[in-house]
Amino acid sequence: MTGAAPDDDRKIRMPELPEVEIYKRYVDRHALNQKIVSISVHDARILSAVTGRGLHKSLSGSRFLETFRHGKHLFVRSSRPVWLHLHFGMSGDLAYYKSPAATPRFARVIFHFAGEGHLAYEDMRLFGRVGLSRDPQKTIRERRLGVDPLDPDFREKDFVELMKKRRGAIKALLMRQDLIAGMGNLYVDEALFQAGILPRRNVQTLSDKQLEKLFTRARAILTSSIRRKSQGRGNPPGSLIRHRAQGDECPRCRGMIERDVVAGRTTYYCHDHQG
DNA sequence: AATATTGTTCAGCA
DNA sequence: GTGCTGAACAATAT
Repeated sequence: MTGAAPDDDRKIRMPELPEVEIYKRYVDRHALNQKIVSISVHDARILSAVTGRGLHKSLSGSRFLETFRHGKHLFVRSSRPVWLHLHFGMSGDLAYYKSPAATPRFARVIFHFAGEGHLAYEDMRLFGRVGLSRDPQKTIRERRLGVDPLDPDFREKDFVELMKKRRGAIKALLMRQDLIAGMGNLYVDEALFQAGILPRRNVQTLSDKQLEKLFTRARAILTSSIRRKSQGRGNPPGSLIRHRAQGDECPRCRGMIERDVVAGRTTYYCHDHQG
């Protein structure tokens, strides 16, 4: 989907909330209101609770009408009473193209539109899922997804209340999709970096003010990432995402970036200004 | 050729 | 119930 990616994003393109929001806009721009003439499943392992035949029967002949994102999940409403449900795992992506010669190498499911358009769901590592949902809100409940951090009804004080009920490392909590849906390893590290909080800090040792700041920073990072990506730009100078390497200089102080495993994931942080 | 990587889920343990 | 760790999944880069 992404054409010429900025240098700093070449290796880092995990589908977290901002990336999925970009996928949503990509579908909005390219794939709505066209008749789906057929669907080809190149690898059925990507399908969730549906067969290739079932997908074809449900959606062929219909059109995609609108999209809805919750956390890292994308729902696409069909002109029939069913939604396409996409999760992008670690390497999922979308590609809309005209010539069959442009079919992506790792295309797993392809929607063929009347005319000459094709929308491919591609996923090299097959950790993503393609399925159907009769009711996205119901699917969100069943999957036990927490609130979307960009939901305007979810305020700083709600975040503080949510976190104060918990114990354990703040990073582990921010990663949990059943509490807050949408943040992954990279954006959690970035938010903690910008809020000056070490990933291992126990949530119970953080003040209300620190938690508020953390959420404010997290939300600002997510929205600015969406804005920058939609403009074809990469991550801003001074962001940790551009310095995810042990021994790099901290982009905001004289410290060094350190690497560790927190909440089971490789974690980068600056021990000088994160406390 | 072995290792690290990455999101999600789940089993096992304190 | 809660939190933590490690495994499993797939495929690639180093």
